[in-house]
Amino acid sequence: MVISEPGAPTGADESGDLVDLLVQSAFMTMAVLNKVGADNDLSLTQLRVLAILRDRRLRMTALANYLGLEKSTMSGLVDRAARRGLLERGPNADDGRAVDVFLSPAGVELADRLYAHVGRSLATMTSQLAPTEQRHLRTLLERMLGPPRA
Amino acid sequence: MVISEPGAPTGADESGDLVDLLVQSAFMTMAVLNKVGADNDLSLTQLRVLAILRDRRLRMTALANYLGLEKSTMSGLVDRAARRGLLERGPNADDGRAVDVFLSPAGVELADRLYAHVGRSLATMTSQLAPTEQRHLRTLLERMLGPPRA
DNA sequence: TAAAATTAGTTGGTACTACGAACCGAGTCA
DNA sequence: TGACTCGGTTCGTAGTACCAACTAATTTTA
Repeated sequence: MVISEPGAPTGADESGDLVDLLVQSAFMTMAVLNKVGADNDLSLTQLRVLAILRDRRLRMTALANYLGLEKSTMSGLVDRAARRGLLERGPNADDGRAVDVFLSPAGVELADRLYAHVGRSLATMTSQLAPTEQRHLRTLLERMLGPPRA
Repeated sequence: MVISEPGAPTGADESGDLVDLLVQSAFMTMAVLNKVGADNDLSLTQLRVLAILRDRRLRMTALANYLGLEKSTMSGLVDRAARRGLLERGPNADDGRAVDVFLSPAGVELADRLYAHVGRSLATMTSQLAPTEQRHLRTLLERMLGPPRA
């Protein structure tokens, strides 16, 4: 079920239940991110671009890989963001073909604001849990997401 | 940080950390759903439509509300899915203006297949955890997502 | 080292997502 | 009945994302 969020008596599955909850929390999280983006006239993807470049300078292809998108898609994405003065293109020191992308001062400022905004918005979800539970959840998510570590 | 997934030394935040993990798991989950959709020539939204209609017959507006989209967006979405024979429009018994949407047999068949597919794909994430931990995570997510319940 | 192959990005074309505004037809209410 | 509201569709626009074709720079290789 799910992928649908509300209603629908979620029965008492066994293993499928966790998957459902995962999907549900993903949609809820994405809805929040989407909202934050929309409030600032940014698509989810553009939000991600800003987040990724917050502490990095990357070439187009690297950025596309992070996002799992085609380079041609990146061109347009970067075009539009650059037109808005959020980021800039620059030459890459090592490779004459490559194009580096990095945030403009305005972009940095916005990215910081967004980051805080997202934190506050998602806190309404996490604050449903007691501090102990939060720590617990963190541990479990860490384990689930980061097996390559070690 | 995050919204960026890999790399980036995730420091040792306190409260922000959980938010980051939540976002990270959301992106990972969405990537899986996206992939499943793409494998079947469906956008994420279309996937959701199928999932929602799996056990329901809804009018356009209700469907739009579930998805958080405009009615005009729904029209196009339903058009395309109907053109592919996945769902059908029908009259609503109670209101002559309303249009009901429901899955065609082919749609039901596909939806079932997708559901199983999603389950299998996401199991690679959840299986990182021991059964006890999975149960634990389920409990925590339930609490985080469903406070309105009682 | 010159030609061939590869790689980085851009451009152009297409399909889809999503929105808002304008628009009909079916209900409601006065 | 006439005014109003509600449910959907249509239209126009902007953005996302893909693939294929293309240019320029780099690397291979012969």
